[in-house]
Amino acid sequence: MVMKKITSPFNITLQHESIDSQITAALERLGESLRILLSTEAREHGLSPIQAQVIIFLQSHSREKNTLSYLAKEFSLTKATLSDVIKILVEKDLVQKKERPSDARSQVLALTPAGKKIASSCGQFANPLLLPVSHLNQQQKLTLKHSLFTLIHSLYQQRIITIQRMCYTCIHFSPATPFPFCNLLKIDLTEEKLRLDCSEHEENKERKV
Amino acid sequence: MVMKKITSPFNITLQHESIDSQITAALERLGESLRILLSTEAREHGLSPIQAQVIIFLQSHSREKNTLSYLAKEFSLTKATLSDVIKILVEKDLVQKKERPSDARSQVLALTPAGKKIASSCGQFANPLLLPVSHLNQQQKLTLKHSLFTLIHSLYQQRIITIQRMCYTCIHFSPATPFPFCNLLKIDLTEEKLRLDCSEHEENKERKV
DNA sequence: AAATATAGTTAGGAATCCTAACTATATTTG
DNA sequence: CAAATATAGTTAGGATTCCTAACTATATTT
Repeated sequence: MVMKKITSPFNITLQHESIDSQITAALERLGESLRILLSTEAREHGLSPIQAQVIIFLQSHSREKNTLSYLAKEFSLTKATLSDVIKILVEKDLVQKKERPSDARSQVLALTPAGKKIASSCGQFANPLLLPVSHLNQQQKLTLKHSLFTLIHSLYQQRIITIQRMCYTCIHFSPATPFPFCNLLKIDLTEEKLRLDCSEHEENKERKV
Repeated sequence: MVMKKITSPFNITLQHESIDSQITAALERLGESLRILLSTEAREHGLSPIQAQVIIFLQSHSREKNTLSYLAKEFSLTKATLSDVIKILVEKDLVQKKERPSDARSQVLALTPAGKKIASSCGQFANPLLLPVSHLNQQQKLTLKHSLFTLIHSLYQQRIITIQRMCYTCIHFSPATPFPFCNLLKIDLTEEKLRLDCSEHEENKERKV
């Protein structure tokens, strides 16, 4: 993180950036790019970025859990903000609210047929990272996945991310017996099988370090 | 990228996410977290996120090139948007505009003493990624750096990123003779030395693939 | 010298996202 | 069981972000 300045024999200031800060800078850069891309693509579909995010999320996570409050946590926004967004999506007939018998205060959010249609065309969002990622070799991919998962887990432990659904933080996860194991699916969680976003995830609130 | 759905012996739907899409999802997740973090931290310093980004950028890139237009490209915003942001920063006496003798239309942006002061306290932005990154082993770091640089370079080639300052896209960069080499600094660009953001960078507009 | 390009500003407006105050239902507790 | 507290969600009002379009002024090209 320290920035050393060295004068080279050619009288040019050499910045020596540590590899750690180069990595964090690269992650920031990629994140920024993806965000700009999302907003551009969303606009082409007549959606705002957050509207698109909600629709894509509902498409890939269809289930009872999807309430307004849950989405607010997912996106780190207030309920008021999400309420506005959902209201517009309901007016556009892309999302519908269904009563939840178990709790009269809350409603389950789901895509309407029109919403599903848009979602699947948004799902085609030509993610410009997929091609270059696919060109990495298998070893690089595994290392990359492992490193990124570690970083996300660390943000979760630092309480910066409040919601996620990765194996490390699931009540069904056994750390090492002798390998990480999923007690629900009864499978060894090799590097390949570890999930970032499991539909069966149930949070283990302990957040052991 | 294909999402296979398999019914497990336990009647639980197994999603098989490809490692490629897990990686892109993880990158999106990290990017989103960093953005939220920036906005939180900026607010604590009485700045908006974009104001903070501008100040941090000016701190680490003090030079003639820093015009309003350059920053607009850097952040993928319009000149109108940047003009507003800069106006406010000038009113707050954090940024100053200096005349540029070579071109009377444009002005060079630089931090005022007050701006530098804020910048260095913002520079302390406890980046929550630095600690977990530092705990990766050297081999993981090198692979991570290499992969992330490759991805950024690919976004540049796809014209999604319009400005950057990494070795691959610099006129002083020789790809392999037999190793990548910087013709300006006269050094071999080993993985360790490759830069993401070099102050001597001059764009090679060819964008060879 | 005229046409075109570039740097930057201004005005007006849509969208994002917040806080605070509120209603209604659930849950906990004395 | 009634009162206190917590949770789901809405509404109103406002600050900020960020855009397009129209504009001025200076540079560059033809």
